[in-house]
Order: sequence, then C-alpha cells, then structure tokens
Amino acid sequence: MFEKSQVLLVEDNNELAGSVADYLSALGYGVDFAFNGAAGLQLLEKNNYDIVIFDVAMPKMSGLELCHKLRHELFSPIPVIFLTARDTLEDKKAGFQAGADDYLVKPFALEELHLRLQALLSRGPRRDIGIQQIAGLTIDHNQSLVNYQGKQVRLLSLQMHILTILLKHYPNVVSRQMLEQAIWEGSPPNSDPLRTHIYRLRATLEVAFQKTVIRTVYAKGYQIV
DNA sequence: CATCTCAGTTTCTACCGTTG
DNA sequence: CAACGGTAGAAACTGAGATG
Repeated sequence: MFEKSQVLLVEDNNELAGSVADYLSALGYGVDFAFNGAAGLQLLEKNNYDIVIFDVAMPKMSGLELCHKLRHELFSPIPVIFLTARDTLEDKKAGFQAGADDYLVKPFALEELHLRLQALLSRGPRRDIGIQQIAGLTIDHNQSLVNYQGKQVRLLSLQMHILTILLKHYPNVVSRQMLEQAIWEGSPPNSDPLRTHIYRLRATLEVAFQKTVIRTVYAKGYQIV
C-alpha cells in the first residue's frame, strides 16, 4: 500500500496556494497550508511532512528564513522546494544556501511542480542535515543519537529536545524558565518535571560517556560543558 | 549557625501506542 | 480487546547552597 505523501505549502498568495493545493489534493497528496513563514514553522514543529513547498517572499517570515530555521534549528531533513518570482542566480544561490533542494520560478506549470515533487520524494529525506558536532559530541537529530568518543546513546524525544536547546546556547547557561518555555510553550506543568528530565538525561549521558555533560549553575540554569 | 530556597533523586501513576 | 512496555508528569523526600 502507498502512504499518501504529506505536503506542507507555505504561500501567502491565496489564489496560487488554492490552485496548487487543489491540484496536489486531486493527485492524492495530503496538503496542509500556512499563509506566512511563522505559521509554517508552527506546523512544521507540530506535524510530520514528507516534503515542503515554500514561497520565498512572505510576510512575518520569509521562505529563506523559514528554510534556514528548518535546517539549523529543527534539524529537519525534509526536502524543500522554493517557489519564487525571482530568477536571478543570486536569488537561487540564496535559496540553496538556506537549505533548499529545488527551486521553481513563477509562473510555472503545475505539472512541473508535481514532477519535481515526485523526484524529491523518491530520494527521501536528506542525509546531510541534522548532524551536529559541538562540545565534543556528535548529535544526530534525525535518530536522536548522541556520540562521544565512539560511544553512542539514543535519547528520548523530550531529552533530545532539552539537549538541543542547551547545545543551541552552548557554551552559555540556559535558565530553567527558558527551557520550560521552550519545551511546554505557554503552559508549563505545575509540578517540576524538568527536574526529572534533566536528571534522566544526565544519567543517560553519564552512564554512556563516563563524563559530565550538563552542569548546573546555581540559580542561573544549565549549561553544556 | 539557623533558616530558607533551590536542586537532585526516587517513586508512583496516568496515558498511549503496540502487540498478541 | 486486554496486557504490556515505554514515556511523561506529580509528588514527596533528601541534600546542598545562600543569606542574614
């Protein structure tokens, strides 16, 4: 059985978004919408997609910025196609540098978009994205694996999330408040589960690597050492 | 040194997806 | 559909550091 491919379309032009979505839905894709980059990012954080289509020029957050965040903050290997009215070499270069896999200049034939989608989907997720080397650790964000001197552990998703946030701010201290905000967004739980998660994350890393990875800075927060 | 606050640890429980 | 295992959150207890 075929799984139907989930597509995220981030495009601020209603008319174009509508026609692309209708076309792709008719072909059997599952299509989600966002009308600006910020909304697109929220959907990307929440759901899983097989491929994303970004308009380059959008309010709130441009496609370039969104793509950059997708690659460097979410460490997502999802294939990305840019749609844009600009067709200079510089524009294309900026797109690929932001992490795009393909680039389609408007106006375009819907069939061409479909062909490019198929080509990218057949290649699957990118393998060069999501590997981070920092503080002596090698982190594979796609598989939630952490390596240190040849030793490897797999982390739970929430543990990985915490580690990712700490690494993002390395070598600075991240406050507990900031972590809670990042993990639970608007509604952090009443009790203090962050304690437990930090504790377990530490235990996991220290058992595996025989090394202190997370240091507590009293009343300030946590930092990677 | 007494007290308070912050952090670490452990245990229990609820929830959810998987499996037989 | 029940049993099971994995995961996350709540709560209680312990210990360490700050503060006056």
